[in-house]
Amino acid sequence: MAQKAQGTARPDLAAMMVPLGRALMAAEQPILDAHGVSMWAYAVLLRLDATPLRTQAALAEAIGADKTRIIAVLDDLAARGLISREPDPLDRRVRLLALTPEGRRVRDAVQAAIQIGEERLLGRLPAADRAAFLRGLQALAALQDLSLTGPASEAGPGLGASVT
Amino acid sequence: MAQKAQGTARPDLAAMMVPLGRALMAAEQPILDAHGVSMWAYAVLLRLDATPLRTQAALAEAIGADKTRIIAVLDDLAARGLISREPDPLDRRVRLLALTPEGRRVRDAVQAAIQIGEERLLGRLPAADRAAFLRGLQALAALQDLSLTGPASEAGPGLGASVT
DNA sequence: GCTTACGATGTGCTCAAGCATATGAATTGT
DNA sequence: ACAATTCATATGCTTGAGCACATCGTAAGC
Repeated sequence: MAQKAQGTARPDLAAMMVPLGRALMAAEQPILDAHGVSMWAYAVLLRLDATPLRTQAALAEAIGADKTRIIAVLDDLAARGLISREPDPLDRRVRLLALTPEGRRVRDAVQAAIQIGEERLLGRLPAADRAAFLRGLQALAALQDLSLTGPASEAGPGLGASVT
Repeated sequence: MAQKAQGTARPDLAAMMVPLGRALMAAEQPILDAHGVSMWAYAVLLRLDATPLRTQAALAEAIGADKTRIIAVLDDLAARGLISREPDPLDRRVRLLALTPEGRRVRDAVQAAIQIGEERLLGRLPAADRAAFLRGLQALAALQDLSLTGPASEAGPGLGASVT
């Protein structure tokens, strides 16, 4: 049970994941700075790249941001032409959000720079582990319900070997 | 450099790692609450379990906490008999920090509960990927230098930021 | 037309974290 | 003995995040 004599001796996942995530984010900061985008702005660009969104509240929730604090970010991105934010003609309360070509260019540049660095980091892993590590990380990141105590969470899409 | 047009399209590591770490931490919270230890207190128990420490400042740095904010945590842990904090007879300025048997018991209980939950999470990964995922995670977490902009290339301050 | 509901936006409050400083006790070097 | 240093501790400042509420424009139902 509580004995850690067996093969289960390892740090808690969160104990490894959180500092690592923090360090990765800190490592990204210079790259983001160089392109003049904040972390939140980058999150917006990433999210809008995947699918245009119809409301800002939805965007805020999608990237885990506060809907009131995201406004300044959108103001800035729109002012710089990286995103478009036009009122929906069908419902002029909502702002249709989409990435502009310029925005996509910036997103691509930032992400390329980041991933080049990340590839170098990943290169320090054994080649055999590397792909599996990425698959595992993507699978866990895709999970919605990470409850450690409740009933076994049900499977969503993206588990198993389906991550290509 | 040309694009990696292959199947390397994946989210940034930090974009997966940070929310996942947050979710894991949130998932741990009920377990910690059930045992009456805060996240920082648990971090202290984990750290002291590995090696007793001679100064509180060293402990704070080891777990990435503020040395001034850790004091209340230590006060509480000591008051509950989970750690010992006696003045060093050789240098009465420093407090020798160590886990008590009781503290180890709590640590074991908490960690066991957490890891049982984590095992269930990890069980959702393909068995083949699982061990590799853990190896990779541990390897990356052990890295000191996660600079994305220029670790291999010597010198050149450039964008390299020191992460404390 | 009027009332109610909803989205975007602004504002203020609270909390936790990070940082700097000040103080007291104790050690070390001179 | 005295000065400088070190550790633990307390306190205050600042920032960013999260949250609640108020306002305004717009839409929909009555």
